[in-house]
Amino acid sequence: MKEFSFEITKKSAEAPLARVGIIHTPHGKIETPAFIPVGTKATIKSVLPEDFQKYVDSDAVLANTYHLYLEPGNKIVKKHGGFARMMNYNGPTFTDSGGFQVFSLGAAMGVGVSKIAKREDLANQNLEKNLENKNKSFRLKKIFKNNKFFSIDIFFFKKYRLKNKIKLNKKKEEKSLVKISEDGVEFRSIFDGGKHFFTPEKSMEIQHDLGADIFFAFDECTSPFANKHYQIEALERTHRWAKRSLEHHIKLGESEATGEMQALYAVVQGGIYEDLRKESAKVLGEMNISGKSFDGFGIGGSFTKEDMTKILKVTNENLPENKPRHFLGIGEIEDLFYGIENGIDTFDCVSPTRLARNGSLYTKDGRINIFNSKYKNDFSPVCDDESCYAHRYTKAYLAHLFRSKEMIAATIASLHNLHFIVHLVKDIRQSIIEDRFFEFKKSVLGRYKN
RNA sequence: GCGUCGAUGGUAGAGUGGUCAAUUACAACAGACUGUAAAUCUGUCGCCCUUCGGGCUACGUUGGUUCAAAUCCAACUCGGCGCA
Repeated sequence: MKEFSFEITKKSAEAPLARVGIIHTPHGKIETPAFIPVGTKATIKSVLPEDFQKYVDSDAVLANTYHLYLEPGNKIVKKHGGFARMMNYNGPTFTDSGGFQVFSLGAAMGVGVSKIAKREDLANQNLEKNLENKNKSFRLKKIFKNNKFFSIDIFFFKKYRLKNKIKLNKKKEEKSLVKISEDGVEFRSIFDGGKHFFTPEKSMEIQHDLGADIFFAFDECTSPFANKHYQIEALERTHRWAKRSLEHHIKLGESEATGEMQALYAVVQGGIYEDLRKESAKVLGEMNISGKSFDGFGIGGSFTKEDMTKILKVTNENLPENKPRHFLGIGEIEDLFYGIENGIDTFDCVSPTRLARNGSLYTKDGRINIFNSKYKNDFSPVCDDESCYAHRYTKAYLAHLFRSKEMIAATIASLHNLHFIVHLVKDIRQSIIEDRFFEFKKSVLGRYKN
């Protein structure tokens, strides 16, 4: 039985941090850099595992701890022999720690901030939403209906309404579903509102039950708009949680679900602050409990596009070179280039599959929205690449499937987007091997608009 | 032929004197989506002017009542149903 290991087979002659390697796991190897598709609830949405293996040619899958814990429950997954077995997937697997949900169900709740934030949006967006809602509910209330003497002057009424709409009907703020404490995080279930408490130890136990080859220490993903004081506080907590995660992982030993030893990655945080990222990389890189250290590192957090590259650089310069680095939740075209250039080995991202389900498709010239009316009469193939499953269908057909809400629309689109991204990363890998990374980057990004 | 009910924006279908250019849903047209609360969400959706705002034309047709009509009245046209 093969154990986890990582070997670097080539260092880029062009970009100092970029490298090519192989991650060995009990369930096969991952040739890096690699894009890891996300199957949150032990399914890549809309895609059969067999089709995924046949048409996407991906080396691994990542599932989510929080979601599988709630549904169907980690014990059920464990009885299947781990989530990979359960979903009939026989390649290498990852599970996320649940740390991202601390952010997405907490600070990010109802604010419109995601992994990649836009500074200017935060302020404006809420105001606009508020105004709309207030206006709407005013109309619904019909508060002048019973006033007989009102009937005097519509013009006046309109003026009145416009003038006052801001003060009417306070928008209900969406409440955070999480509470963070030193010991862990209290989550309210997204399904039934029930309370659940996650600690680093609990996360380790759940992930041992889920049985992925690679899993992550429990962390706190912070909002990019949190101030530095909070970022420091959260970072130190994440470090303490990482230590507890490692300790508990050692104590638990091999996964009872699979009978195999899993690889634990720590998650580097620190927001947009280079000094914090550097510190985090060093602390976690050196963390050691009776001779055992982390097998690799995830880089987490939510940040603006501008901050991403510098964060990656400083982080990867300070992490142990001989261990794999995973960029959590990132995966747009240009981000993949920046990530790999700055030392990332693996990525996971929901973007290809979510975009696909919403009718957005990757092409070499940028994303297209298959719902646009021009595609009703476009008889060119969905994908030019003959190795892509979508090659055999016309855009007009796919447009029809989406418009008529046929389920297979999502399937074809997902297979296409996954194929596109997975193969792009494979091509980037090849470009490093052949020492033409920058040339390749320029040719792809020069053409790709978005 | 008589009686009766009905005719509303691309469709379905609210509204039955003044918050009506007209609720809502669907369709249409755009946009968003980065460790998945996402097969989701947002915007536009009569015409014209540069947004706020303003102007014009509109609820089968024509005429009327009224300060005010999709809404009340009359006739007509078309349609459903019932009776001959």
